[in-house]
Amino acid sequence: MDIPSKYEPGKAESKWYDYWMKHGFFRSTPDEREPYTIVIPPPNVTGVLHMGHMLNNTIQDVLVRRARMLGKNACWVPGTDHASIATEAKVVAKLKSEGIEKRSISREKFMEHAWEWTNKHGGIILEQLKKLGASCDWERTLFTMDDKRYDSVIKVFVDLYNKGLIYRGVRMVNWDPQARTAVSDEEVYFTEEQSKLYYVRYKIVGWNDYVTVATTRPETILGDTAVCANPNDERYKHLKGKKVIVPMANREVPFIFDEYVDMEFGTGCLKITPAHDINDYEIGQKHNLESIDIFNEDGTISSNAAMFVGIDRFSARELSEKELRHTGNLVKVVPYDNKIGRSERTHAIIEPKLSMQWFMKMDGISKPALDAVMNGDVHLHPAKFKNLYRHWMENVHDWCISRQLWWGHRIPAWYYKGNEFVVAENAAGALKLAREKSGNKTLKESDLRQDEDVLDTWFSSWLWPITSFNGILEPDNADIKYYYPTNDLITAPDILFFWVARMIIAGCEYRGEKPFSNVYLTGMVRDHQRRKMSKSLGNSPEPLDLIGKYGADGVRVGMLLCSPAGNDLLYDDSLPEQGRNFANKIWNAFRLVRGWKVDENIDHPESSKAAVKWMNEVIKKSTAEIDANFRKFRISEALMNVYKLFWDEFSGWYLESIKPDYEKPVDKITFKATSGMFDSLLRLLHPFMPFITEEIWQMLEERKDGESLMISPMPASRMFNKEMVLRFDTVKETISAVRTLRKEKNIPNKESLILYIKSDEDKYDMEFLPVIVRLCNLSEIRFIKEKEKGAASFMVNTTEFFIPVGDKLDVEGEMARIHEELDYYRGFLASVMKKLDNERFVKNAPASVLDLERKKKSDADSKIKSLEERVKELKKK
RNA sequence: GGGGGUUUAGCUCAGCUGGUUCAGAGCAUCUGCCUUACAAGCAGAGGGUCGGGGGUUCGAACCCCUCAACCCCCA
Repeated sequence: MDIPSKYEPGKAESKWYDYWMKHGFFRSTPDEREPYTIVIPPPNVTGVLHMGHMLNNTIQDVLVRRARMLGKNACWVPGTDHASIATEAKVVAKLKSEGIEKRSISREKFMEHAWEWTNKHGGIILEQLKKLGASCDWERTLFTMDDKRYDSVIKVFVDLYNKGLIYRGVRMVNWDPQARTAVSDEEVYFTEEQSKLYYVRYKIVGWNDYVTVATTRPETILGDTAVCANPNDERYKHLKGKKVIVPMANREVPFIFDEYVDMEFGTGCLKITPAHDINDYEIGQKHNLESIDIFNEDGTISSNAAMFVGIDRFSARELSEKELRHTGNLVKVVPYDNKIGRSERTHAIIEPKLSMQWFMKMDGISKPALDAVMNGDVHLHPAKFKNLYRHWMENVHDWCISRQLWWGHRIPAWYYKGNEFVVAENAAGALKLAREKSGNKTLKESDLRQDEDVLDTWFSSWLWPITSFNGILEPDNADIKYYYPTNDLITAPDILFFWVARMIIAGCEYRGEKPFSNVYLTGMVRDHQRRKMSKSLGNSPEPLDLIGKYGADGVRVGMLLCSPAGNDLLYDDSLPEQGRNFANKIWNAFRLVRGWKVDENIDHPESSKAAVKWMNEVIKKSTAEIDANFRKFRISEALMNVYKLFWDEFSGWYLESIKPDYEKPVDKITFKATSGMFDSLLRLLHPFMPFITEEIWQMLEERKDGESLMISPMPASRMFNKEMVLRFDTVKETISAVRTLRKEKNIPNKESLILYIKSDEDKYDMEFLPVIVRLCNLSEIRFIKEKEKGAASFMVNTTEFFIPVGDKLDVEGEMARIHEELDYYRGFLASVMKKLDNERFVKNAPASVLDLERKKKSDADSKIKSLEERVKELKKK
């Protein structure tokens, strides 16, 4: 058979993915096996696959495939998130491009458009995941707004309301005037921007004098209800009890004192606008000040203001400047850099705004979730995030759960008279409650008005591990009982707080149990300059192009090799390249083995026999290391284990030891052993590189339809012969030394050599000697008692070796090398002796350490002795 | 301003309870090789004051103090 020397991933990938799907290998239903469950962090319906998803989902697939091969009933639940604000923004933009304003159409009509958008785009990202090899149970695909998930969210809201954990309240929120919604603190980003600091004078009532106030927002003067100074500020003490007149508004307001004011900043005098600044709001609360909200929802000036009504906030600022200058109240304007909050979604400048919102009380309900992480019931990987988690959970704020949007789970509150409302799962239930509460039996459904707002997106995703198995609506169904709690959650640390923590809270509240045992926090994918990958920077490669170029396996390996938990991954094309090269290495090893002819009649060579014995131990050793690394979620290290196992040990040492001469057949025992090893290696590799391993596994032997590597058992971790592995390390060193010597002396590989070993034959490791003979191309081996004169020499451990090289012996070079070694060992010996001569060391160090030092001393002594003798020998020449 | 984290080779990172010849790995670099599975490869080599300073200890990359730089979160 003619196999190309380069692996071509494209065809194999679609072929095997289809095969796996056809045979339902991804499907999971409850049975008697131990479950292994992961719920996907649902990507936004509007999103397309980006590098972060690639990393995150590769890790999930590795874990799921491995669990499956370890005999567990592995279930990876896929799904998407409705992402209310992001999706609504896209739908609004799309409508706008068609000349339709959101406000001009009904809620129902808008929802139709939004569903249309969702149905069109929602599946894209999941289809892309298939290209990566994701082994999700696609029959379980969910959406945070499908019927069951929607009803679950509503049910939970009602439940929490009835428990008294949800309330309405006026709060200062981050208002996005463009999206006309409140956004959470987490959705606001700050940028350093150039602005101006305006110094404005306020007349003091009854005196012919002024105080000067510095502000960056002169338009908010219209909402001022006090002016404030620090009580310790001597400059303003005389103003105690006085009133000042707010310019433009011509309103008399009190002059008050509060420690909050920074005496160093501006004039040390602060204007207070409780409706439009969070700090002012707090001062306002403290001093019982009036709040005057001067903005409309869209950021224009409201009728509460004395002027500029209907004008946009930024135009109003310019007009204010003019007006203040005109009336002589503007003292000066200086340039000023400050941090401006912007909406993550629309990038509009955030307006702090007093607003009626729905809140959830967090302090009591979050306690079990804090404990779950602190007592190790839920493990964070890496553990360093524990501190961060604790800090957040101990200082948790109430959660603002309402959003002024249409796309999402509509708040199930119905108003029947003014602000009088009831909370129920549906209108009929609400009507019943409203009649009871109002005492008005004649109320009709049409008298009820449902709250216009929807819930924060996280208010649905915090239930995800439960709702994935319908555990809210049917708390005792077979799926939830079997799959919950899930095992591992793979996500990014930036949503540790608003997603992971809340899921733990929900899990404790609604299942009485954590939602998962392990949280693996991946890093961010950045470019090699550490910049976040983003569309706007144009520094992110297109994931599907990468898969096309390097193969899905290559990309998976590339992503994983460089990303220990919690550390950012600095993407570079060299990563998938390394993965692709590895795939090619595997491919070529397969080509070699596949190309052999087996001859039943030839003997099993001693060298192969020894190599097989050794390689089997190495596989066991690596398997144990891989297991240990997976247990600790050191996935990149586990991959490195298998990478080196295949490349260095199997390809570099084992295959080289056993491969027959060109066009010669291989013996049956060696062939069988090698095929068996190849099979084991493919199993170990499969979770990382599902496609190429399946492709090769299917060709390694005759397979029946329905057989697959992905459902074959993983090699079990067993005891391995450590001593044999160490002995072979010595063999490797010996071979390397001969290779180095050949190189130094320019002796080609084809030319065979004679090797003298200064050792008793019965003390030397004879088992692996045939491997040395083979890999070094030796024609003869002799055990000698004395040093061989006139030959090149080297030392491995404490054994000396000699190779006659005729006139190629370079006495000076040899001498220099030996002296270098002597220097090293003498220095080493000195450092050992320093310890051994130290009485306190001998007295205090444990016996094992002491023995070790003594061993070091005797080894160094004998090495030095040999080297010194060798020097003498060479001098004689 | 408060909290958390990081600092080890050119880059990205390991380094467990302080003790093996402990200063490591991968990549990159350099030097040989188109050797018959693989040049997407093979055989070798170089490269670090473990951020600085101080301390504890027989012994410190690891523990303590201090200084510095960088990153993240919250306000």
